[in-house]
Amino acid sequence: MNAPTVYDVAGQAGVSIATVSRVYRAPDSVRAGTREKVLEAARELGYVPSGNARGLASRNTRVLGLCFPDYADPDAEDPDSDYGDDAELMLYSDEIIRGMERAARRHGYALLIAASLAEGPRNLVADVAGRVDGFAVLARTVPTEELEVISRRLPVVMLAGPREDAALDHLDHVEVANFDGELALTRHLIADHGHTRLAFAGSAEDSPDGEARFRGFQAAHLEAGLPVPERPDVRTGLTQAEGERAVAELLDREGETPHAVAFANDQMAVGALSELRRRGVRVPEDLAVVGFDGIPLGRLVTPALTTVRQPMRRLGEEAVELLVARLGDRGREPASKVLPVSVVRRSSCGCPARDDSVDGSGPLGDGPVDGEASVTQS
Amino acid sequence: MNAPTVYDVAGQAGVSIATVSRVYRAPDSVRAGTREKVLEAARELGYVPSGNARGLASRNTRVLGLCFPDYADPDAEDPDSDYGDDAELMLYSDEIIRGMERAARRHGYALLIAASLAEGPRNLVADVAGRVDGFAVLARTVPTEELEVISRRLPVVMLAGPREDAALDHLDHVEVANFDGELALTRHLIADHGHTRLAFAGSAEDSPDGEARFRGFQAAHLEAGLPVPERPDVRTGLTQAEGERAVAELLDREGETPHAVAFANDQMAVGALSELRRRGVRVPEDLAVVGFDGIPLGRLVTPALTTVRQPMRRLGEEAVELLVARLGDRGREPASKVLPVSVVRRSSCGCPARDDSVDGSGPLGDGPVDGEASVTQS
DNA sequence: CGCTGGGTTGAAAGCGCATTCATCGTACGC
DNA sequence: GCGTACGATGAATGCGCTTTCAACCCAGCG
Repeated sequence: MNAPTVYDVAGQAGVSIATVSRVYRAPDSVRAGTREKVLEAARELGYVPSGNARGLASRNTRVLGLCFPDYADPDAEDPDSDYGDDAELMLYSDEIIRGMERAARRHGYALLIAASLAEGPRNLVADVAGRVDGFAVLARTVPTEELEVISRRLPVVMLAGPREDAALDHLDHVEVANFDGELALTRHLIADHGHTRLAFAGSAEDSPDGEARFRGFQAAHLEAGLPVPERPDVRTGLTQAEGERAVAELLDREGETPHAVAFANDQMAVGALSELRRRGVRVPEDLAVVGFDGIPLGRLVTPALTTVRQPMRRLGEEAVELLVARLGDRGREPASKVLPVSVVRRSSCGCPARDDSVDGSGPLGDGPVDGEASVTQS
Repeated sequence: MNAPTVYDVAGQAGVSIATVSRVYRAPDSVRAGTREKVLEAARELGYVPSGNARGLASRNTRVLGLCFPDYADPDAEDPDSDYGDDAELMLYSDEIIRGMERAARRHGYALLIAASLAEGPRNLVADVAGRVDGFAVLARTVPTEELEVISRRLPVVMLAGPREDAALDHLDHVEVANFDGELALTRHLIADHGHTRLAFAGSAEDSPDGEARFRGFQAAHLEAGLPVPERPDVRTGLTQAEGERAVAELLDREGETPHAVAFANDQMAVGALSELRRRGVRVPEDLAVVGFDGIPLGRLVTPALTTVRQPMRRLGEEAVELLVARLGDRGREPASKVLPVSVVRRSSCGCPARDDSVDGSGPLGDGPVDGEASVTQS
């Protein structure tokens, strides 16, 4: 009653288990007649090769992994929430998953995914690590120390995190041009809209992405001859709720209020939009708002959010390429890819609103071309 | 230079491999002092337990799988396409993946995903099947015959496909209330908007979902005392491009043109919207259009698409529950869950347009509550 | 007609871990 | 103080498959 094994098939077909194995691993090395006998027996018995056994014997799994934090906004989990529908909008990690799955499949690998809650990642990662030939990790999903140990044994590529940690600089990295993207975005705010009093709503200091974006923000000031801010004007979490909080704090603060706010990501910016609306602050007239990420939700809100679009799917694809390359040559130099981003000008920064409706060419007026400027890391 | 194994750790810690194993599988059965020694050695060596070996020895993988077709609209793959951005919108399978991942994690499983192209699914499924303890399959992703063989050896749940195939009726199923959803939707068209000349744009006959929806369409006619259509007025593929084709065929056909068209899914309906716009046909004045699925894109188009929303994430969650349940009791009766759907009234059917902009409560006016009616399979 | 070599197939040795079963102490009970 | 039972640990076996290495078969050649 147990699942049939090579032995069963071999017995049934009147051959040795080696031959059964060959039928699956190297069909051409088995005579056609024999092969048919084996295949027939396998079909009859309902034989499915054990991935575990195969993996054990051949010392590889043909599976790639992805560990990502469970980013879901808790709000979005609540079906009664106003944000209910946002959950349907594709988030960061979904895109990466898609990209990795495609690329992995192309290379003959399957994809194992595991989101990690704040709680017990220790177990999670080791678990994943033990099952795959290599895997990608979204930055800060896994404690450095643990990654260090694991990466000694199998290829790991870090996603969306700069090579900051010395202990991890032997890892391959894929990231987007955070610095240049925010630089271009801020430059747009300054040069095209004439803003001089800008604020930056950042995330925790240990968010490499956020920090890089802030540096781009600084650089734009430097470039324009404006006083360079030393640090983000406010720091909060990366959710919509936190974005509301951030903008509230900014506005309630005494002193001059800014004329434009750059948020560390789109979710925060979207949250801020709600809060601003609630307060009667007009966007972009009273305050310009920009985000970063290019989540679909950004186009649905009013005003539509100006942002920087990241090629998230490509992030996943590149991760797989790096993994495969390293699997092929363990000794190669650590690689680091920086993917180009593009500024998406919509109305929240003061750019003219564009028609988001059906037109002659497609259902969406917001084509990928106009209003964008591609930017590559220098 | 090979990855360290239990033997290495055991040697380093001065214990037997059995003890090392116990430290990981049943920590409490090892004295605290010993445990620490082992853990220390493991850390030092960079030991990561081999999932393959563990799986082989314990006869289970703690991994659940998901096989789905690669639904992506080929158009969406073309970065120059007008649909470029649609790719960012969450598609059917992404939601299922999310749902399954969550539920699987809750039960201590990882998730292995594999999309299958039209080409070599044979290999794919066997590959997945050999690596997991059980898996879910989107209907029609895998040939019946193959599924039949595999499902004899491990739990398989069929997603979004009715239990039509006798060879597969021992499988657990999860589906949505296609019939009742389309019934409610069509009823809305007839009763609330007074339509009497409706058309149905269906998909291939072997699409169980599409057929069930059509039967709901028929039922609404029957209920209203209208002549019951024998078959869909047109059948095409499920993509946007095919939707354009379908509506074109419908309009070019001689005889009376319908006043409302129900499409088998949202993607087709969205495509139709483009074609109608191109032809100068006003929606909903000249022709009402409704879809099915509730994809986010449906809300972005103009006019916003009236549709039936499926709880796709729950589909994934329920699949895992069923899998886990069967893993716990192989002998249980085949279960079949039907998830409720809800009609989402937007403007493409003639319902008043609703404000999709920021309001006091959230960035989206299209809350999950108003304009919907929940429907459960009878 | 014996020999050689290529093409097939079989025997056997692991792969790294879980899991009995046996062993060894040792705390306890009488 | 001795037997007992229980807790902790080790030895050994096997999970199902891949992979040499060797054996074998037969065609072709000298």
